[in-house]
Amino acid sequence: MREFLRTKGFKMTPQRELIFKSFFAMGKHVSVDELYDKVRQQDSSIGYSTVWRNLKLICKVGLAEEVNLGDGVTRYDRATETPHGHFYCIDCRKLTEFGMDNIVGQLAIISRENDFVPSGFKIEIQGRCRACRDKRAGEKTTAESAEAQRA
Amino acid sequence: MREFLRTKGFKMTPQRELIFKSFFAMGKHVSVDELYDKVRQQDSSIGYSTVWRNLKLICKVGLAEEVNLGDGVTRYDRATETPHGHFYCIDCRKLTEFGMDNIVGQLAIISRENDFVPSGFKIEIQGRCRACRDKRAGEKTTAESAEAQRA
DNA sequence: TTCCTTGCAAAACATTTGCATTTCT
DNA sequence: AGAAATGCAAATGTTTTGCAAGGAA
Repeated sequence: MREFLRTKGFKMTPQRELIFKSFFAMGKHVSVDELYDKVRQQDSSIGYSTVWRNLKLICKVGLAEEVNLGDGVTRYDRATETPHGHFYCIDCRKLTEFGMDNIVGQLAIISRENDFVPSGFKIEIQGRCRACRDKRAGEKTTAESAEAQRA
Repeated sequence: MREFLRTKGFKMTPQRELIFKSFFAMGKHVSVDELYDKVRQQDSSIGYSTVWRNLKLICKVGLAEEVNLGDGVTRYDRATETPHGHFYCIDCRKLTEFGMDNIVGQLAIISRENDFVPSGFKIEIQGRCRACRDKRAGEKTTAESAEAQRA
């Protein structure tokens, strides 16, 4: 890693190492705040901007990318081997991934047809996950009015 | 329109009328600021929050929806009859639409397979549009270094 | 030594909200 | 009258930046 960064013109530091390790250990869809909290548990002297800047750096060197769902928080998703889309639950706001190998081919075709050279694809399916559907089904009998508001 | 809103429990006002008309006249992917500027040209007494709230209202009644590309600005895209995805040019940041009727069926299947009940689909293809590709091709000879930075 | 990084504080931005007032129905 | 909408100012919440000090190469 240190070597990899050097080739890109960046240095390795203790903070950076901790941030990188934590990020890659945390799995997917990490927000700055979440990573900041995590990192703080091991080194409470690390500043927020350091975490933020390193998250940006991770993206810059191609190890992750930003995911934006429009809920005001930018998430960082480590780059994976396989392209994937996201299920975004409008209730619990959790992201779940799904493979989109089959679809990518078609998106490429569509791009070509439109004289657009694609560099990345994003697919987001909004809706409700099983857990939230069950939850709502249970609540409906007692709180039907709240339902109307949320919709 | 006035009638439509009443059925939903909202009133019509001069400001609202101007905002609605302007929005639908502006085409697609409008940001609050853009609409605010536009509206201001006709009535400089209209406040920013009024524009913002009405844009939210337009979404709430189902006439538009938010589009988020992760560049920090929320855009509002009027609801169209046909589902469409977006080409997002990483250079000029313009959005271009494409139909995705063919793909929606597959996304629905994928959702079902994953026990997810979809309410909406979003597809974003990042890349470069023809214009920006041509532009870069022309610049490359004189500014190859700048190229490296941007990437 | 040189350039990159860090931390803190503050700035910059976009989005929301509180509230008194005005305007629809 | 009663409910909703407006405008302004201020609060939020997040993302960014300036800068002096510290650390890696």
